[in-house]
Amino acid sequence: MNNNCEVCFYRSFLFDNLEKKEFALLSLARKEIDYKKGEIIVREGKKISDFLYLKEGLLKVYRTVGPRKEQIVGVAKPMDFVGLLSVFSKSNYQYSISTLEDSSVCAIPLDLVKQMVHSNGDFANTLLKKMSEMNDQILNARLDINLKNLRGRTAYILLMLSKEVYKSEKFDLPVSRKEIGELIDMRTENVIRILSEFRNDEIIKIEGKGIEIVDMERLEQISEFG
Amino acid sequence: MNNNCEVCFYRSFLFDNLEKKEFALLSLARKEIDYKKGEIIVREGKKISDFLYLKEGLLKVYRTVGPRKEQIVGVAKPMDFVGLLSVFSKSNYQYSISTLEDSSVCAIPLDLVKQMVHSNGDFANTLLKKMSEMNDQILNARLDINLKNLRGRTAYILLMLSKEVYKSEKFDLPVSRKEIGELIDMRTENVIRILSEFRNDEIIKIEGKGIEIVDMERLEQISEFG
DNA sequence: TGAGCATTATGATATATATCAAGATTGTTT
DNA sequence: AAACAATCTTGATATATATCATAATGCTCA
Repeated sequence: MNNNCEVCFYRSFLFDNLEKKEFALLSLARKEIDYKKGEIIVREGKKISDFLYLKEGLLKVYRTVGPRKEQIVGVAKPMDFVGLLSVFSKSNYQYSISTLEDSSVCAIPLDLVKQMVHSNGDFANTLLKKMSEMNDQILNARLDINLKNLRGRTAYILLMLSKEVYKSEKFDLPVSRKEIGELIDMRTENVIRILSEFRNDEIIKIEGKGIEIVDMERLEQISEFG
Repeated sequence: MNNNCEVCFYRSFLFDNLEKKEFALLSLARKEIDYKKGEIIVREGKKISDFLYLKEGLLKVYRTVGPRKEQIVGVAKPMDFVGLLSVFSKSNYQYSISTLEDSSVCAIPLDLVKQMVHSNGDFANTLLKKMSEMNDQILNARLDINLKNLRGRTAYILLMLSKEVYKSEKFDLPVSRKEIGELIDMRTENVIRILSEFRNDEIIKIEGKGIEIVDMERLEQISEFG
């Protein structure tokens, strides 16, 4: 674990424009926290005090609707923003966040971030841009998903995990079938059914949580709606 | 039409923290453009050069998917951000924007906005907050809609128009049945059918585009999923 | 170790929504 | 005003998805 933000590998993520003095403040104020898989980092409704971002691992951002239903807003991977979603507009979290894998999160006091936005114009513009990108990505994903049928959505999520998260056509699902359903608005049974279909059509191999995409092209076509 | 941003009614929307000098620059650089109902303000893919916001009227933000299908991302009312969605992350518009009513839009060169973010920390923080709010609103609306059945969605959109746009239980629909469908992911026929159901159940009155909500409570229950 | 619980799995059935069809109404162009 | 196009409307039918039921598998923990 590194204690000087100026030489941190993740610096380029957002903090390239800081000055020496600001790096010193940041290094001092920020806390790095490690979580085990399955832990809850943030609970909906709790007061926001820190600006969070993910260094290592994988998170799910979700909200609870009704007594026992959850809706997953998105999955955050390293270099993604996390608490950013409503950090600047609300004083309490709108979403809960939990870890899908062992994760390491950097927490920077929100006040310090606002102070840096205030004093460092380059940082402000970079943050604005990053935030805009993140929001785009989440919104576009939802708009895309809304257009697809269940096969298309299932293909979409497999491709997302393969290409954006694991960068490999072979990976372990970080989520249950139920959670996949919560992420792309479908019932658990249908997630399972369609994964089985894909297996029978020899588009993927399944072994428990293990997935291997064997016919990438076909999966892409299905995701594109064919 | 007012030519001095410092005394503009919409100033508080975003620009409360500017200095005299900045107001002078803004007043000089900004352009106000009037559009007739049905005009296209922004075309998907076009280069972004201005930061737009709506003074008067009503806009729809949408994207075209496939040859003849449109998906409406949201409706923007005065004081809402407009081009803001991806203004800071992309150099070309991801969405098209057209007017649902006669509208008046202020266009500020994007470079000037970035410059002000750079030089005025308060403005930067205000913008960040506003942008965050706007994105929240859009994303939450979509998440909500995804949870509802067709009746719930239809109720939701009627309530949104009544409460947030027209602030009256009696108003004219600014969109066709088809467009309502594009906004809340349903087929035109079903929009019509469910509006008729609401009429038969004496929840609303319909006269062409004219809508009057006569049983607000019931409509709210339906929207909440009852 | 095994009892209990969540997850995965598949099949049968019900339900919601889309699609197709055809007519009425409204708006637009010539 | 006539002709045409787009929108609105309703009904019948097809299709996709949810729901219900049941069982197998794997996981947790007492």
